[in-house]
Amino acid sequence: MTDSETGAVRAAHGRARRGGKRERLVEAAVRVFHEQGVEKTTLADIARVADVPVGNVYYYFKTKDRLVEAAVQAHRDGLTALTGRLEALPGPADRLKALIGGWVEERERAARYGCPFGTLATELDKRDDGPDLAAGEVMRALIDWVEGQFGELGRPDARGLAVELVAAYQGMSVLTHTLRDPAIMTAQGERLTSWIDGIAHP
Amino acid sequence: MTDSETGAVRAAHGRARRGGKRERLVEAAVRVFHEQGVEKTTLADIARVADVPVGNVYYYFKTKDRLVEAAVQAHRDGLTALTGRLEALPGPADRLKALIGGWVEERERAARYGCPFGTLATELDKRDDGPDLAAGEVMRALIDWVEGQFGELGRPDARGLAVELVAAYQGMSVLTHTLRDPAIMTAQGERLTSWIDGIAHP
DNA sequence: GTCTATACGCCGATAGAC
DNA sequence: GTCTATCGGCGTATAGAC
Repeated sequence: MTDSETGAVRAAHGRARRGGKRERLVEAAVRVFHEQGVEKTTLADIARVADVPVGNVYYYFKTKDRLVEAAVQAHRDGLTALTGRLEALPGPADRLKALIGGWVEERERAARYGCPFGTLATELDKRDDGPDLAAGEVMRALIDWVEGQFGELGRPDARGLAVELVAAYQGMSVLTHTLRDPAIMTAQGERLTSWIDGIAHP
Repeated sequence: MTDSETGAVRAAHGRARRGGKRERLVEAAVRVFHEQGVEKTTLADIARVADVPVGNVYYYFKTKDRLVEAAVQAHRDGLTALTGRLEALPGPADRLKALIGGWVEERERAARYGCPFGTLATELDKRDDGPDLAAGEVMRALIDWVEGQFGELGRPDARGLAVELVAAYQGMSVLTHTLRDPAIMTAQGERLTSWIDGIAHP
């Protein structure tokens, strides 16, 4: 971990409090990477949004790559938090429909910038691949969780259905983004919700 | 048009033959943009692949943006050529299944670099948007053509089905790429083929 | 720990010889 | 039309004062 430790872990270690510049930098990185893409984003952009002097960034992250890793880790943490909240819902079908509902709610941002994680993963996969596997692992974690829900619904083909659902989300995000039309997200979201209903109540 | 004229049009005008450096530059741009992404790609990269001296690039394209436009136009031309070939097939269902089959055939490259056009469109949408609408228009042209096929199949919801099919392709490309697993493309391609069969022979 | 000033390299673009 | 040499700007990263 080192640079990509979560805030919780570092707080437990008792260092780097005071304003939480590190946290602000990571939040800014996630946001600006989403809006501008990784390659177009300069460290100055991130520093400005985080309200941290440019040169000071290097105290927290030795290179731009470390900031990218931290951003990926933040997405991983966000996914864990999301699925944690969804687990509180009574049944797997409701959880999946809530997941889809959350995607649709973000349709305006999706129309502007695409899926926050999908666009990042796509871009990182074209970098001088090092530990970009991390992006793949986050995507895999999402599919794994969805697979678990389909499994609870008693479907033996849970993996295939999970890939189908996540792919549908990524695909409708790409079209929503490329055509700049949030209505695509709404329409396809409704289709997926009906599809879940059809699987849950056959 | 100007810089983004097609080869055919320029040939009719009778200029820029001799080795077709312009064509080589566009081909190289399409390929390198796909493999590295637009932002990471330098004009030197493209010139090297096209076997053209770096400085000479500017005789054919005044700026890097013009090369990007030409690459988008090349995708547009490729799409026209593809649908033209598919039109030769007897029925709309066969045409759609051939379209899907072509996507699956490219699964190895998709696992490495993603969908050649989807990744480009996603990246361009985050640029200082100018005439990036062009990317959206190519995507729209694909959906339009697919819609026409579903229309021939007598489906009143042809548009929605077309969006669903293209989104499915974009989504399975993202997952295939991010997880670096061409098998996803194969499995989802078979699912889509069965889906077309179900629509064509209800 | 925090911040400023600056080194260094790379890339897009231009000037101009041939 | 073709190519070389080079400029100017920007972005990453570092040195070092406070």
